[in-house]
Amino acid sequence: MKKITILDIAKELGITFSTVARALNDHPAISAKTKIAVRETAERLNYRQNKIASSLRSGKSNVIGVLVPSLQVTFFSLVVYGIEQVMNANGYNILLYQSNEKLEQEKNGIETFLQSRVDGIIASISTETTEIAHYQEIITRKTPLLFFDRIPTQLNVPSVTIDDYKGGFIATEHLIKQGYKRILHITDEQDISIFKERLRGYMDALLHYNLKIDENLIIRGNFSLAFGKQVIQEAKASGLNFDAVFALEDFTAMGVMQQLLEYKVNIPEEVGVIGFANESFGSLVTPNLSTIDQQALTMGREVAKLFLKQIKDDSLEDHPEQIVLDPILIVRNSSNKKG
Amino acid sequence: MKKITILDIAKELGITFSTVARALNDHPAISAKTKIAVRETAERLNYRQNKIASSLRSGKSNVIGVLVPSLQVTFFSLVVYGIEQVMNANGYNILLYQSNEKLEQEKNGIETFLQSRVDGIIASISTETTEIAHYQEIITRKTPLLFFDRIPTQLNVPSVTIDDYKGGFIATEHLIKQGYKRILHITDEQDISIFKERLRGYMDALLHYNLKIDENLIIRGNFSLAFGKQVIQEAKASGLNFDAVFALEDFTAMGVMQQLLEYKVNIPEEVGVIGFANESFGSLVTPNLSTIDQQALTMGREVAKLFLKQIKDDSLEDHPEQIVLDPILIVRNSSNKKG
DNA sequence: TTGAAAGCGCTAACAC
DNA sequence: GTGTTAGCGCTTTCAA
Repeated sequence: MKKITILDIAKELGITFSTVARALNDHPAISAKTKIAVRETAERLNYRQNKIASSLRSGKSNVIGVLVPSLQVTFFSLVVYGIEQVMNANGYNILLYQSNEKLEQEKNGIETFLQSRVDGIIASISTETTEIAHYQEIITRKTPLLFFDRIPTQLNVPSVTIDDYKGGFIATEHLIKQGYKRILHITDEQDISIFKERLRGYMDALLHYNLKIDENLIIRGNFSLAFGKQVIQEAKASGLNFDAVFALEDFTAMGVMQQLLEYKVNIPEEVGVIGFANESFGSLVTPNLSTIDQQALTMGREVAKLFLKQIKDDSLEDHPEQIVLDPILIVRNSSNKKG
Repeated sequence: MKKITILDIAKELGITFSTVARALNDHPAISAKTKIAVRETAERLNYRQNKIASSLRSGKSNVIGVLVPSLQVTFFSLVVYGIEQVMNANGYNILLYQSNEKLEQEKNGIETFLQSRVDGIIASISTETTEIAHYQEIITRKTPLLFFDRIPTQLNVPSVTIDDYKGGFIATEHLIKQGYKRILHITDEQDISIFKERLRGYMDALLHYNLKIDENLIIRGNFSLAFGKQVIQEAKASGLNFDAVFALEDFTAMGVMQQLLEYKVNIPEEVGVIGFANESFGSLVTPNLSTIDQQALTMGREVAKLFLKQIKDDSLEDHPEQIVLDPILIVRNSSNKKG
């Protein structure tokens, strides 16, 4: 089957291919009659624009690169869901790349995006990412760049995040208001800004309510379910005194709950538990897990909208807008001592 | 900043741009010395290949379109995760499109893929999709097309699915072997092939183990958690006699469990429960939910591998390979009467 | 082993 | 309102 180009349509109608091109692009200078004839012929010949040729010539691909750590994480797949919906409705397509939390793959992704001449890049960095030269490169090439959730602190670019500090604060505040006094916090041992912020919120909430910060109650590790269990086991072994746990993630909180239940500790009467992320299982487990919602879907839509705003008005580039969404406290049974 | 092309590299070195192109593509006829010089210069000038130009000329984009109903559904995001991983490792990139279960958007997605001259399309159809003209068009244009999970029955193309019939059979068989005799099955009232298959598996398992099919035990509705609850409420109201439930989805099964627990019915002693899909919450709820795993990740990887196989050997196109994955029975507490 | 030259299908400046 | 023309940056055939 021969490939149909605008030249074929032009020959059919005895006009030139540039007229055809203009007609198809709804150029104002073309007569209605010609437009109709061209469209009818295009339809009949089963013509389909070649976006590659169009992109090469015009310098616009209408594709934006979206880089995420992993679609296995519900949060990221929801953000991508939101981004794709909005961008798609605005004539953009999504080139997807996963870093799998590897710096090397993240660099490859950026490289691919650059070679593919995407019209913009929306990214959330991997946990491994410390150097940011590959992002600097994007800026140098004047390709619009936005971050969401996990952002490199050294860069002054538009972003959408949630206020992790506030999330940490309201989670801790909630526990305090429920009457808990010795609140254990599990955080990540790596220097990841979102986790550091949650920790900072935790500490400020304690101070704000005149509780003192006890370094023994700050446990550094990772956010796996297994680590949550381990923390409780070790706390028991060492005789650590605590009456609530604020875990950096729901999975960690889940491990905490499982181990507490195994030790026949009553939740929330003896120990209160709150997680972070509002994973879908939280409302289904027993007891239900209190948590902080991160507004994944909103974040996806907002970052897409911010992108569209950015390219419409690039005078904004000197003052990159940094949207910070409010985390939402979700109180369920695991921390609801007062009922 | 001026854009660097192979012409710039050529000028730097006093050779022609076609030699540069060959050097960069590791053409065998180019001397090692030239290759090294070219690469060094490319690096120094910060050259980056323009994939758009390359695609236009070569007719290959190294992009494949992936069309899914919605990334909000964990199953699909896991499949995409698997596809992206494998394709990425093989030099392909993913153009992502969501149909949101709408036929119109599905058509738009296919149209975009065709215009973008993707090297292949991997799709899972929307629940609305009945006509398939838009897929016929892909085949006509000789663009490789593969389906996974939800496939149009009228088309003879490569696909990867799981055996839903077998899933229904082994779920039911498991309940029977645990000693349950009056097994209630919740299915969808719409004619969706995967659900019909699960129902067929359920019925055949009953027959195979000499239990008779009782139409009163087959409840038609939807797979929401709320419907699961409703079924148990109505069963109680009508005095329906049953000792196990096989629900078409985990969320439905969850509703069933919640309502049973509310009625103080012991799970699994009095009533056994099994779901379908292996949602992440299944292992975290109390009691743990038995289920059928759909191998989402494997499905993604397999469909990607099948795609690669297909394009390597297009003689296969006359006998499209249709891979059917085995569902996996996951026994947890909710159905484990015998321990 | 390298160079010359054509052209992929389109957009857009300029001409009439 | 439509035609002419020149590329976008690369791959690839043919020639030397």
